[in-house]
Amino acid sequence: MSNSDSVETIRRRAPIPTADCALAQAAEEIGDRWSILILREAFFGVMRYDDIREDLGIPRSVLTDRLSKLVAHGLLERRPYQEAGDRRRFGYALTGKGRDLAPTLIALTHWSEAHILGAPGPIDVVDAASGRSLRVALVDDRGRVVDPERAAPKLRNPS
Amino acid sequence: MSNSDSVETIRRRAPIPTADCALAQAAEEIGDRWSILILREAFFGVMRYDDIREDLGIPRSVLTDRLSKLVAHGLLERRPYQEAGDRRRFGYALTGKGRDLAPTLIALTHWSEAHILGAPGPIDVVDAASGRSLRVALVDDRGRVVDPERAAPKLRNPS
DNA sequence: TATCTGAGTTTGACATGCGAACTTAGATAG
DNA sequence: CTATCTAAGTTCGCATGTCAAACTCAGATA
Repeated sequence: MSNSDSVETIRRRAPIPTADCALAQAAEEIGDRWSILILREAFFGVMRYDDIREDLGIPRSVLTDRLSKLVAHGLLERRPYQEAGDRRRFGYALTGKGRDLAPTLIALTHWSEAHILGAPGPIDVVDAASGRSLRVALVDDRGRVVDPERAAPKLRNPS
Repeated sequence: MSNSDSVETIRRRAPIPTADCALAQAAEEIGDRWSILILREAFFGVMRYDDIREDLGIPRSVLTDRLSKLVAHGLLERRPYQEAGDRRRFGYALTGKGRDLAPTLIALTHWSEAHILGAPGPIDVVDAASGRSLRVALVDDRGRVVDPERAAPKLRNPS
C-alpha cells in the first residue's frame, strides 16, 4: 500500500452475487426510465392514465405495461374513483411500498440538482409541519449525521 | 374534504414540466437496469471490463455502450492501470459525481431489503470510523431527523 | 513465429419501444 | 334509440435496442 497513488483496492469480484443483491432486485422493479417518471407523477398526485400520458409523453402501450408491472410489484394500486355525473373509472395511487421510495427519489433529485442541473431546481422538499427544508443524510444508530465519504460497505455475516 | 376516504388530491398535471425536472434528468443518466448495476460494481471497487462483465452477465456490446455513456456523463472515468509484467490497460473508477450517488443507492438498497428481500441483506453500510451502522434519513436544516411521511414537495419560486 | 489475455467490435436473430389508428363502455345529446 | 363524447386501454407495423457468439487487436510470454 505504499507505492500506488490514490487507486482504491482493485477487487476482482463483487462481494456478493447479483442474484442476492438488494440493489439488483430493486433495479428489476424500478430500474427503467419510465417507471421512475411514473412514480414521480404518483408522488405529485397525478393518478389518471391520460394525465400521466400527457405529462410524460409516454406511448399508451408502454404506459399500460409499466402501470401493470408497478401494480404487480405492489408499488401502485389500481383504485376506483368517480367524478360528478360520470361513470366510475380507475386511477393509480402509491401503496406504502411506493411511498417508502420517497427518500430514494429525494436523494436522487438532490444529486441531480447538484451534478446535472447545477442549481436548486423548482421543487423544495419541506417538513409539512415546520416548513423547514429537508435533505437526505446518512445517520448512525444514535441519530447523528455522518459524512457520506465515511460510509463503507461491510459484509454482515461473513460465516 | 368530508365525504371521501383517504384519497389524496387528484392533480391533473405535474407542477413542473418533465424537461425542468431534476429527477427526469437523472433518469436519463442512470435510469436503466445495467447502469445501476455497473455503478454497484464501481462502488465495490470492481473496475475492469471483464470482471464487471462476469459479475453481471452483461453482453459485451451493452457494457461497452453503458461504460462510455457513464464516462460521457462524468460518473466514471477511464483510467490506466498496470499489473506487474503486463501492459498498461484501462479500468473504470467513480468520479466525485459518481461517488455522490452513494446516499441514493444506499436508500434504494434499504428500500429493497425492507420491501423486496424482506430481510437485512448481506451488506451493511457502516461509518468507517466508528463502525456504527448507517441508514438514510431526512434531516431538517438543524440536523434533526424527520419522519419521511411528513415530507412534502413545495414549489420554490411560485413567481 | 505461435499463443495467450484483456478489451473491445461485428453480426444476425430476437425482443422491446414507438406513434397512430382502432376498440370498448358508460354518460349525455338529439 | 341512435349518435357522440371521453377515459382507458389494444393492436399494428416499423424502428431501435438487446442478446450470445464469433471475430479483432495489441502487447506480453513461450
